[in-house]
Amino acid sequence: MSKATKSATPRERILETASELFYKQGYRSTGINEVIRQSGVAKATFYNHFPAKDDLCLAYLDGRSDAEKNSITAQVQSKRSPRTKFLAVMEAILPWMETNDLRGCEYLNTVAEVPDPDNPLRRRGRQHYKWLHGLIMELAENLLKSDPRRYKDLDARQLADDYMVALVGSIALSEVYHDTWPIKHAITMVRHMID
Amino acid sequence: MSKATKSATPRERILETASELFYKQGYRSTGINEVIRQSGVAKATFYNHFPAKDDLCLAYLDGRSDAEKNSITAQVQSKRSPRTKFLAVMEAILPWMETNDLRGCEYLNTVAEVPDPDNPLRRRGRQHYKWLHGLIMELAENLLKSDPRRYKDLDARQLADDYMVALVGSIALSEVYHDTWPIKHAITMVRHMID
DNA sequence: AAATTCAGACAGACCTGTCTGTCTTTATTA
DNA sequence: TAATAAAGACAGACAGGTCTGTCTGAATTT
Repeated sequence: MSKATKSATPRERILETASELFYKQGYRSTGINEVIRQSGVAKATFYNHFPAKDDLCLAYLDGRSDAEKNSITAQVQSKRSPRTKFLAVMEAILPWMETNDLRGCEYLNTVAEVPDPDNPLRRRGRQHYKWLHGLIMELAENLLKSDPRRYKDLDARQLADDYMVALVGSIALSEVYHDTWPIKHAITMVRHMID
Repeated sequence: MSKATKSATPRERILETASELFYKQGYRSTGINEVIRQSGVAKATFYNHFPAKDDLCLAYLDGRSDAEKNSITAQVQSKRSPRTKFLAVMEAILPWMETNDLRGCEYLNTVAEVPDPDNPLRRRGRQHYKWLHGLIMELAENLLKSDPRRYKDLDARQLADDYMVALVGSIALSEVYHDTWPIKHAITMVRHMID
């Protein structure tokens, strides 16, 4: 038992430990025994809460998805104008990536480890990205509506797609280079799209 | 033994089989025994050529890197104008991705399976991307030089960085969505950057 | 004759998941 | 409040399989 506090319920301790290990080391590289040892839980207890390792991974992905949704929506809501709201998503990536040791996106990483596109683990990734895409689309529409004359040459859907590509590209590249320049670059890219 | 022809040398058969399996299934998901069985080679022979599994993976990455470099440079050279040369790289991604069953980039996938950024396997990814970045930079410079007046507002470095982010983003997103729209979109994006 | 390849047994570690039996906590009832 | 019942958590052995890598000795190629 290392980090997960004794006070939390066993399930919480398992999930917290696994989330950290899966994210840092990868899913397949992390064994159940390691999760059990570090979370200070009995094996039977573990299998009582998670029938199989994949279920734990699903819970991990869902947990991170929820956390990120909350974090991003909070970031967006904290801004006033449609323009700053629009930029907020991309800007939130930089500190997020830095606190995550440039380990990239958990969904992109999981996709690489799970070849079958129909695997539930991969479906979660698609779901999450579709949510994000939807949010950006919404923010783009609001932005264009806020000043139709100025943005008359822009298309919300096009803009949102550009945004997504830049966002994901910068995350993946930052992981490859192990450097934040792609994200910083993508921020100016997105700003450039609308200015 | 399935695909790799009997005529090729054992080393070639091993490498060919492994390249396919590593790419399709992932590195960690593919066992040495599977490679040996499918390439029709004795275990001792395998370890005679590759002292460890990681060495095989390095050879796999190097092989694919060389093949891609050749393919991309050929694509670029087949074009006439600086503009079409510049666009050629991005355009080459679409058929490449389609023939690869939308399994994405081998380097991005390997990065996800290898947490340590200093691992040689990850260094290869950086190397390959740096080469690609350099090529695009060169093509961008040639493009800008070809018509300085028209492109006076563009910066080659900025352009190349944009290009890279769009390229990698579209590859990663295509794998996630298991759909080619992000690549098609990125092609128009890149075209938009210079038109 | 020398080098390579063959087939496959083997070692030792690690993997997921099951099972047993004890202990602790919580809920229910007298 | 006190006794009891039920549920969950505990430690860890164990099964059955897979993993990488080593080794032997015979067959084949050069």
